[in-house]
Amino acid sequence: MSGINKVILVGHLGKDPEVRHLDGGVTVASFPLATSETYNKDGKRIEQTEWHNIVLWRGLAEVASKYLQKGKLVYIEGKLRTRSFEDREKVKKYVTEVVAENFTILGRKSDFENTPVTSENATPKAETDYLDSADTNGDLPF
Amino acid sequence: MSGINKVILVGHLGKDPEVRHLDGGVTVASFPLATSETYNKDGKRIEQTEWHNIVLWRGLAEVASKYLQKGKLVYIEGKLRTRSFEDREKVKKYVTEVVAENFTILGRKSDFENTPVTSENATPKAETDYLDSADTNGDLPF
Amino acid sequence: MSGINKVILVGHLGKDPEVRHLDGGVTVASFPLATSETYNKDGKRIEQTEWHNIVLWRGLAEVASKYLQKGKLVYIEGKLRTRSFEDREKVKKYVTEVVAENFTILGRKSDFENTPVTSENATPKAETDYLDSADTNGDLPF
Amino acid sequence: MSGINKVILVGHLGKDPEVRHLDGGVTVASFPLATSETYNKDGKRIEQTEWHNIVLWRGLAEVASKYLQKGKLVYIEGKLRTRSFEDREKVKKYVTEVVAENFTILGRKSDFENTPVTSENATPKAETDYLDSADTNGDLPF
DNA sequence: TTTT
DNA sequence: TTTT
Repeated sequence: MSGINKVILVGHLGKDPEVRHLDGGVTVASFPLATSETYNKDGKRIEQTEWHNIVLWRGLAEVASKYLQKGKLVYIEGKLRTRSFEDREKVKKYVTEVVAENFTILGRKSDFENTPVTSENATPKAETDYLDSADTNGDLPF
Repeated sequence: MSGINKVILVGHLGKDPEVRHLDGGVTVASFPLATSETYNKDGKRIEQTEWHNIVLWRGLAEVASKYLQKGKLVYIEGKLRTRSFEDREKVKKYVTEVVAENFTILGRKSDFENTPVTSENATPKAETDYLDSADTNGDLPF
Repeated sequence: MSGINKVILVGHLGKDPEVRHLDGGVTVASFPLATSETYNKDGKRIEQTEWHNIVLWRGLAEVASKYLQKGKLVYIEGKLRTRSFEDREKVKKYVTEVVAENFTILGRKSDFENTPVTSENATPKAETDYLDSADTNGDLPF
Repeated sequence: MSGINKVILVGHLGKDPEVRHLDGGVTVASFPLATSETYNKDGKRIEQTEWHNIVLWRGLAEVASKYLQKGKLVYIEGKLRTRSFEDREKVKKYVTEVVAENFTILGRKSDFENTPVTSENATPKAETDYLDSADTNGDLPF
């Protein structure tokens, strides 16, 4: 009972998010994310890249489709989920995805330039988690 | 711009949560949490304990006051916040606290026994984060 | 360049670790880990379990094979890695695994009882990370 | 027994690292790190910054003093530690610090330009954690 | 005291 | 398929 299933990634989008609208009006977005680590081996710099399938639902999917593009650097928090599906030849296959619960754009200023600050582009659902505590940090004498 | 401030703890409560109701009806709970690590030094087992000040707001505070008691093992996710206050001698002091955004009780089954499952003891706010994705894991062919 | 690929799990082992010794003397261990989350849906308690393939290398594999058994509750920290392999019919397949970098047994005291403290059962490699700072927390006046 | 005490931060250095060499030749480095979060309140963009005291020991301290400077964006992983000390008036005080166990520079290319890749500037101790698994990802048929 |  |  009661476990923890948490993934934390910082990496670059390999493609623009692909958005779908399911029956019932639910929005889903997905994109590949690359996390690379670099290390020295015998004095040579070696880079190793891992690719992750990121999936976002509903409000997060919509925010992602607006603000994330191929190449951008993002912090993503989510959980692992392995699903099965049938490929075109009706063979059962498995994929493991990271279902995002939260994300934050990192990186250069230019990455934020097309992110106008109006009351319309609502705070990403992820950020609203913070609102609760953010507006309540009064100075109580614990 | 845009940073990450995340704390992940697994430890035991040092005391029962202390609950307060602020003006305006906001609930705050707090308790000390011990995380200990054990390591071998010269063949001897050494245990080192660190104490953390945990603070919870609103709905989370209420769930905590119901289900958490001294001694229980919990997973807590939150963020660091340092605040200043004046002590009795009007000296300015600082405390660093972990503002919880999420928690899960770990440990023995008996720890859950007094946690009846009715529609009344609402899902902790933290857990509702999961609901979004949990009820939408249909089998879309990405 | 420079990414983060981190997984944090708390769950129960589905089986005893399976240990292999590769050519060259490298030890690898692996086991399935279940993380379950419980939430209320329409007043009913619903439990959803996710299974993860955990892989451990070298020293960590050896410590795991000694101290971890089916049913135990563990905290695992690691990274995601997707590899391809050929199944018996020579079909290329993919699996995503969590390569553990660290683990800690959680749970009941009885779970630790068969963990004698001698200088022989070396500190898990994971725990040695902590040693560095643990033995140097003198009281320097920063 | 057996807890988890983990901090994950992404933020900018407020100052260059300050390095000290203790008696016995141990190196310690420290610097303030700012993590800011931005959220909408009544249609206005509000930024809230939290400052953290980062401390690094030994090898990590040396790598930090070489590659980190005021203003850089870093990912830091570590643990919380609260210590007491006496201020100039002999009053006992407490500080909570993040003892880094790992860090990665994020951000612009220009941030890496003064990071020549030679066999001399050794892999940060943190990164060596990855080496173990990185050079062993052979294709075993689990 | 950082960054956008 | 990203980035440096």
